[in-house]
Amino acid sequence: MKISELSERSGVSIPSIKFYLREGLLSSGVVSSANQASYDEQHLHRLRLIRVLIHIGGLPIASVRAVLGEVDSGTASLHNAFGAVMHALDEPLLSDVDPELNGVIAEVRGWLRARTWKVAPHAPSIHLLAEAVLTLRRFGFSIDAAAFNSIADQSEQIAELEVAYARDQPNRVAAVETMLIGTVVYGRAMVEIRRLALEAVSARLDTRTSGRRRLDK
Amino acid sequence: MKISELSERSGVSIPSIKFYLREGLLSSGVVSSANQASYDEQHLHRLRLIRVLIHIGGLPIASVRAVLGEVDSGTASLHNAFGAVMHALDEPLLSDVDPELNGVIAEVRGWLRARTWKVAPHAPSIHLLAEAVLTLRRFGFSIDAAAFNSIADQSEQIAELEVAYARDQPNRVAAVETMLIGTVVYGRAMVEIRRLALEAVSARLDTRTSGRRRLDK
DNA sequence: CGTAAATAGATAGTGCTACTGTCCGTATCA
DNA sequence: TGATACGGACAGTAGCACTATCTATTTACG
Repeated sequence: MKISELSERSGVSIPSIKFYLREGLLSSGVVSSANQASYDEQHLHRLRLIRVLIHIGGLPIASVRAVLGEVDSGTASLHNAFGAVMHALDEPLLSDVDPELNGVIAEVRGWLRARTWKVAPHAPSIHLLAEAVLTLRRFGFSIDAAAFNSIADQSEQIAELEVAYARDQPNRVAAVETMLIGTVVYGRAMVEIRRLALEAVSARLDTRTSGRRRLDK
Repeated sequence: MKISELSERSGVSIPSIKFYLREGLLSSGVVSSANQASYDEQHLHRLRLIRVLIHIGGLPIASVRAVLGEVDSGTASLHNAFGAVMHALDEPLLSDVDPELNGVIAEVRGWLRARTWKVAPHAPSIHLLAEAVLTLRRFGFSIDAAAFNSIADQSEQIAELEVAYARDQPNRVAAVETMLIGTVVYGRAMVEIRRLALEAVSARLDTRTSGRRRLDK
């Protein structure tokens, strides 16, 4: 397959493909002569994956490179690969030295310990979750272990299905890729379902209480 | 309060505050003379809100402006305001004319009808959810109504608490703001909890099966 | 065979976004 | 009274994800 066919079948423009090649996100095809290289189904698959990570996952090029590097590297344990991929997904933390944040981070670690959830001690999610909790509190929401646990229970159930599904893939690369797509795209789907739920519930409560209790201006 | 104090208390640099003033995200203070204006607690609050929307919510300036416009406008029903705010949250859809997507959109609408979830017919979330489902299917995931429903049940429970909490706020602006922060920040917290769950579950399954069944290379 | 089109590879340029820096003339405070 | 801060205008910057152009081949086709 030549680059023009790769472009057509993937829907990605040739200049963009060249860009991804240059950036090291996509490996070059088999060169047959000075200006000929042929690409195969794997390149097409990889190209689709790149697009998902960038456009649905919203990842910057550098993160995509890091994530794909982890997919391709032969990390010893599958779990380590999952962890590496998930940590590579996050934008680098800005390390604001908000003193209040450290307290919340400690609190989050405490929650994790209480649930016997083992995660890497410096997982970006710990930091990001603490930031979200701190922000919510500053806006008057009361967030405690109970609020955390109900979401965590639900997430755990879904995660179990997802991880099991990923681990059942025929090979390591497929397993890591499945986990990656699951994290990014399934996560996106959940966010949208949640929004639809908010809208639907809001509509239901609105008709149920209209004329009885009005908060409008 | 002068701009320097506003800057210190909010942690936002003076040039950035000026930028937000220019962009119409923040209303100017009460001008007392040609080069003096004073800001109050409301400005501080609004500034914090802007920062959350941009940095935690990842919204572009234009969306922040649209969302804040909805917060301030006296839309008749609280539910309509919620809906407007939630639709303003989304990035504009790129309208690729993928013919397969239309089928999935119809499918999503069918799911919503079956659940008796009433949402605006052109809610961006419908489109975005359909896109995510299509992507997942293209990568070999089988997504059906059952997968949809278990997440939807959970989301509905949380949404009910959130909407009730928002509606209990003392006034309309506070209610809409609460809904907004909840959607953005609470949503972010959920995403992070989900990631931690994936990592924890992956770790647990790894130690449980290591030496017995190995997927590594 | 000859010529138009496609290719790899290199480099430069674009458009967008969220700021950031600089300047000005004026006003406040020590 | 003089350093500092202010509001306002406007230009500049940094980062990102491409996109365009050029060159020197090489291939497909009539």
